[in-house]
Amino acid sequence: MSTTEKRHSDPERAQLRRNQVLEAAASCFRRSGFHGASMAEISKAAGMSAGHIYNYFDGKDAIIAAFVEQNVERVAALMHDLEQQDDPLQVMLNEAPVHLAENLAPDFWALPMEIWAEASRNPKVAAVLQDADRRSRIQFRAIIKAGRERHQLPVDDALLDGRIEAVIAIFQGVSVRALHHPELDAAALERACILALKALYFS
Amino acid sequence: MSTTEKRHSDPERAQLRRNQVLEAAASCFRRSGFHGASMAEISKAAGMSAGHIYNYFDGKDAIIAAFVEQNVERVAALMHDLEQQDDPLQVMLNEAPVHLAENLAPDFWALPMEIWAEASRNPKVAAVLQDADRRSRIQFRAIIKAGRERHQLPVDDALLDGRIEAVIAIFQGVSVRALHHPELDAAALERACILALKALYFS
Amino acid sequence: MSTTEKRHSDPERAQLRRNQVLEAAASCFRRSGFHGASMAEISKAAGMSAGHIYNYFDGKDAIIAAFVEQNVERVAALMHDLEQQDDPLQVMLNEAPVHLAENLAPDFWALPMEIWAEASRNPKVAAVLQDADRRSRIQFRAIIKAGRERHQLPVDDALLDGRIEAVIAIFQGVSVRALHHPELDAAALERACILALKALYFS
Amino acid sequence: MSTTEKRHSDPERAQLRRNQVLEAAASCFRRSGFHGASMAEISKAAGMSAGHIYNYFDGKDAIIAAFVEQNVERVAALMHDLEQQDDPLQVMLNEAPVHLAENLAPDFWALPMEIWAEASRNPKVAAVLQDADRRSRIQFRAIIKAGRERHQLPVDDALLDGRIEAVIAIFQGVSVRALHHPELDAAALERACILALKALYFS
DNA sequence: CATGAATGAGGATTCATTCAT
DNA sequence: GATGAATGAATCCTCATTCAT
Repeated sequence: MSTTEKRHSDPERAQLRRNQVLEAAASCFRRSGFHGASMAEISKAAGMSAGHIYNYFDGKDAIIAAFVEQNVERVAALMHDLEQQDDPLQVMLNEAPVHLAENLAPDFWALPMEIWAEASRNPKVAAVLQDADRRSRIQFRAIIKAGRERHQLPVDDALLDGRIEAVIAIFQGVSVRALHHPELDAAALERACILALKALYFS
Repeated sequence: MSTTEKRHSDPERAQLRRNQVLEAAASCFRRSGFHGASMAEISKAAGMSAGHIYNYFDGKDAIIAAFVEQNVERVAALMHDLEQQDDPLQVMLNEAPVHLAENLAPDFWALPMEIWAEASRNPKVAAVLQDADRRSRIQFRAIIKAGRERHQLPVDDALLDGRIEAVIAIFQGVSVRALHHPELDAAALERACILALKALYFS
Repeated sequence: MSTTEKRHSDPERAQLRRNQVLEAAASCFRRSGFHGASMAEISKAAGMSAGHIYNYFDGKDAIIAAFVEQNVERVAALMHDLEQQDDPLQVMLNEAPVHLAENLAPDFWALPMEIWAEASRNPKVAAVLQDADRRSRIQFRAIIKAGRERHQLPVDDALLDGRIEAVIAIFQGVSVRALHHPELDAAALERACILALKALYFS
Repeated sequence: MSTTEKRHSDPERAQLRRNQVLEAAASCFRRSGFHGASMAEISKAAGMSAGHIYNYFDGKDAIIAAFVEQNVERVAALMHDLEQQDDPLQVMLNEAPVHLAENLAPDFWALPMEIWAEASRNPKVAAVLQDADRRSRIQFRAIIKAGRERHQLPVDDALLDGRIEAVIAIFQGVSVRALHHPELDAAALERACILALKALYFS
């Protein structure tokens, strides 16, 4: 599951193709799952021969790895924005509703859920996932730390680690809730989560 | 997900055999996932020929479905215990560390994760899961309500619903964390979660 | 390339099936080569589904390994006969024409040649081949030694090893000659070989 | 095995390119075999795009054929040197150790072995091989004949033919031995072979 | 001349399922 | 009831070959 990308004479076009495949694969995986979606299905959705996909990805596993990587970049961008903020904790609290809503949308979590299941039994996928998570945590940690220092709150290591894990658990857990309870009262959940987040950020 | 069972001359023995298969399937599914586990693997674990399994189940899908059904009912049963407590909120808080530790163990979440992924794409499995969740929520709701009344805290419907979802989200989210970060500081996470749970239970 | 055979409830039938596959594979390999022959081709020739072959062999490599093993057994049987002889060197010389004629027949060497080429680049096949050869050499060595002792000829280790290799080289080389020169004068070659073998056995 | 070459505006440059490909193919074939070597591998080794190779060769088979042709001609050329010697038999005996050592080296026989296997199933390759062998035999025959006349030994046709075949069989067989027994005692084998060669040359 | 993106047929292998015994 | 031999469709992946540029 190396993330080394193959050499192409026209890297721009290649990146386009890669995205074409990723987009197609995303929809196939969402619909049929990682194992249920065949390369043929994906290739048809991507408008490209099955064999050609292997010019862009080492195999099916590499596609899922690319998803994880894509996600880590999305998160990194979010984090980067937060780093610029004056009072990041407050900003995070303000933006929580948006992210909670996001995490409630099936289109948002169907793919991650598939990846989680795969990671729970495929060590390669687990490794990619864990590495990505590690990188995100590092960024998140810096933000939380800065935010808490600004509010003169304690920032010892274990405390920070615990808060980080709990905060992420809430967001990831919310997706699991959406799966189990599609009609849940999003507004009520939001209020409850903000209560919990407040406790985690500011105490 | 029809629960119509095949006719057998000795229904008792048949039920025994079915359970034998489901138990074997559990260990296989944990190890290899729903799709990674082959009928051959399951049949060997069940001490029964592959062909014979088809006398008890319509096919692999039927095994998965029956398995999920069995599993979620087990979870619902566990919840029932809490109803007996005097100050359930405090008990839940006291017992949180135990449950958190449980949710952190790979053996604990490997199967649920598999089920979640399956549910996210198999409507029948989703239905079973959601129905079981609904029943659990009802029980949980009564417990929380009683607990909060005992502490003279507000118990309006939306508030309760939000708290319930958030609490469960934390526990389920913790399992997701364990997958992403196997070496996480469990003690620190515990402290953070209890902070959040306190906020959710008692405010 | 383990030679462990899979468990079957009826080992006799299983052995029959294995031979059925080996026979079919032999003709396919001879005709199309190891890589040219597809499992589909072999399965059709064996009168058996492609998938079923995998109940008897671990894969294509295992089939070739089985050939080598088969050959080693054939050779072992020959050796065993020789061991019973009073003057094995003379018997070997007397029987040389028969074996030379054998080694000249395309049907005899087409498969070995295929195996040699495969071994020259596939370490697993090479290992099987070398192991089989080692076992045959051990038997052959004992025979030559006994034979030479009977004629009061020296039997130091290096000498024996050299003679053994040279003798086998002649027989295997004869097959290579048949490939390069199908119309060669077999009788003349026979006389020349016997001259050489005499020198190797009796001096 | 048509030797019709494609029309090129600059035939000289074209021939250069063809050789470039053949040279690259040599190393690939040695490493991976005729069928194991992919056009991609060859094209990379040749420093030329895969597609471009098709401007010089009709396909992979044509490369194999051209390669074999080139190779056997090289062998025939080597033989030419011997014709110049005064007492060729003695020279051959003196030089035998060198040639035996050569024939023992994997790098030496890997390609011939590949060619042999290909010839054993590809009639076109067999034809090239046999034709080259015929030419070599004619040269070799003249050498042996002259040598034997010099030593006043009989030179009747069948005798010569038999000796020639047996001698070559030994050398080619030695390569086969190296494949089967990589750790063989080369010195011991050498002594034995010389014994046999002596018998074949001088009696 | 030269490229390499793109194809698509064909490869080995796996596995849910059936059925004769 | 119970077996496991047998099937064959489906899967992922490779690779010779073509062709637009």
